Amino acid sequence: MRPAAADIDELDIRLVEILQKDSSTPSVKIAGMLRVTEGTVRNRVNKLRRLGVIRRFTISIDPMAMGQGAIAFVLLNAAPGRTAEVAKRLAALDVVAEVHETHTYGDLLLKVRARGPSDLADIVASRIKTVPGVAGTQVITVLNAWKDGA
Amino acid sequence: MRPAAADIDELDIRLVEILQKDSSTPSVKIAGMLRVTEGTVRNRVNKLRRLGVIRRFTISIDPMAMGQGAIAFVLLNAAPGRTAEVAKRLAALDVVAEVHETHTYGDLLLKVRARGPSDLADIVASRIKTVPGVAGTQVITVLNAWKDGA
DNA sequence: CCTGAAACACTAAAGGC
DNA sequence: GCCTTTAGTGTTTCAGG
Repeated sequence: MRPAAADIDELDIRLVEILQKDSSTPSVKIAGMLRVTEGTVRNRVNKLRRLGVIRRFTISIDPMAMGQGAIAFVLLNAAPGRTAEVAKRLAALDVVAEVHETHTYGDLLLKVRARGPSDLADIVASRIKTVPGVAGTQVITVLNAWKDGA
Repeated sequence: MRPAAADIDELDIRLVEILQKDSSTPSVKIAGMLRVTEGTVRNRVNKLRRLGVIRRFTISIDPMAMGQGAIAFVLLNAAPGRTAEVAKRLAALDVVAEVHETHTYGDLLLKVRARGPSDLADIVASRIKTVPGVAGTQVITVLNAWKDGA
């Protein structure tokens, strides 16, 4: 059930934008903004949830405050033919926020979150490099996050 | 008003975890899980919002379904002494999801979202390279996102 | 912490494109 | 036929005691 872009119209997009800004906005208020009734808003939200466009209602937190202040990106090489296997295992780690397959500098690009620089070094050494099929790593340490998708 | 990690206790952390999974969970239900009263839950939530630990209530969407299927990372060099200025201007662009300051490959690492590969090329050429102070760019195209913090 | 009032969410059923 | 609306019912939130 992959959601096609055709299934969502202009109203859905505006609805999603409102919910991204503040998902605690009451249905009635959203209804007023979009010039439809409250029932329509909730019907649409249910539809978007069914289609998987809206994955879940959540909160955006400050990583600093939660003791997750350090970020690093890891450029990683996998053993030939084992990229998918390695990607899946890395994705299962909670410290690994993102796993992207690429072909520019290595095979995978990871985003790693940790408490601090020393914690970060430990994670790379003992949890990432130890994954079977990992051939090599290059760490890009983040000094300052100007904009972050937390 | 930078929130110190000392201000949040075990209860806050569990509360945040519940809200990350589903922020539409009613206060009463959360109260039951945490063995506290409903008032306590809402007081805590308000406190965490005030401290900036909880930035906002939002939704997690499927980027594919919203016509944002393409991702690229851009390694960027800024003109000497202009890194902060460039970072701020890039952070203001809606297509730029993340801006990180680094010192490994260039000065900034960006995460860019777009509809497709051609759209991506256009964004880099006409919206990122044109920012004053940008000296050079290296684009890492993502072929497949195994895990993404959308 | 408890209570009551108001706002809000949800269900089912009818109407319009 | 599908989407939207409407009306009625139940739940949650929130202020004052």
